[in-house]
Amino acid sequence: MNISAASQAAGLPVKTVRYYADIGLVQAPSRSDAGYRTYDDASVRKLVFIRRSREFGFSIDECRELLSLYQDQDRNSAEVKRIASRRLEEIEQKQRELQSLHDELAHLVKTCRGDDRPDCPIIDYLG
Amino acid sequence: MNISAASQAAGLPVKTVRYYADIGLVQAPSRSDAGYRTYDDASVRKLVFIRRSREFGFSIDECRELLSLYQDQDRNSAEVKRIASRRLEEIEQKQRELQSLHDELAHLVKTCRGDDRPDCPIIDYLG
DNA sequence: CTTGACCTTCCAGTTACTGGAAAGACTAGG
DNA sequence: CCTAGTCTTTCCAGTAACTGGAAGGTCAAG
Repeated sequence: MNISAASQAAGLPVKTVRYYADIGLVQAPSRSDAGYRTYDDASVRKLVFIRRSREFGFSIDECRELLSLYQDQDRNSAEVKRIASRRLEEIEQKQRELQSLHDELAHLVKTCRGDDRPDCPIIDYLG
Repeated sequence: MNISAASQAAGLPVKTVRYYADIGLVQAPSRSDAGYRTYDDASVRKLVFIRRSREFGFSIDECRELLSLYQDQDRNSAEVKRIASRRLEEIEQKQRELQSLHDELAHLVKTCRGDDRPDCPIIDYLG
């Protein structure tokens, strides 16, 4: 499988697949005589795993941890749960921040007439 | 006022204040004989305006827009409202994404025993 | 044999700063 | 006047995670 087939199968851009090999996230695949990267199903599965982990907002370094646990037949689930729980807390923190941001901004937008006059509570508040 | 006094007054790191002048977000301040940047109250007010806008998640380019409206005595509030409303929609979009992410991950964390056994629903789900 | 799609490497750019080095300026104490 | 310490300057590099593009090699079809 050449890189574009693998990237299609994994649901990632070609550039990203190459990038993941460059930074050693997935080990560099073998090469054809012409120097083309050739991927197998196992590599694609790892790429999919990474894509899904990234979609969950795990950083590349967290993906690295998760991936090694994914490949480790003797892993214990405590490790994985720890990483995921930490991520969950980050999400909850972000949600709280976003909520107060939302409420404040929504209030400002609501009280702004939005006409052609120069007085604007949003600007007043920011300044 | 030297840069550190201005940065204190504005609540921004010195580096950031310098950076904002470099990228032309605030016009470059005048210099002392020795080449030190000297800030006045008006500059500090603009820096505060930017800091607060950034805290609201406006990008640097949006801050640029808002700042020019802030300085424009003839601005109409419709423009400002438009920018803020767009930002509000982005926040709401992000909130929805974060919510579904949260629910999915919370479910996984909940169903993971987190013991020393190798089977782990989080890994199963990601892989 | 040529065309076009695909592949390679390498370099630069993105966002919004942040860290650090080297060197000049200013202030207070002795 | 000297020195120590703090402040300031510029410039270069790094962060995270890619993305875009150029220059050039490869492959399959017609």
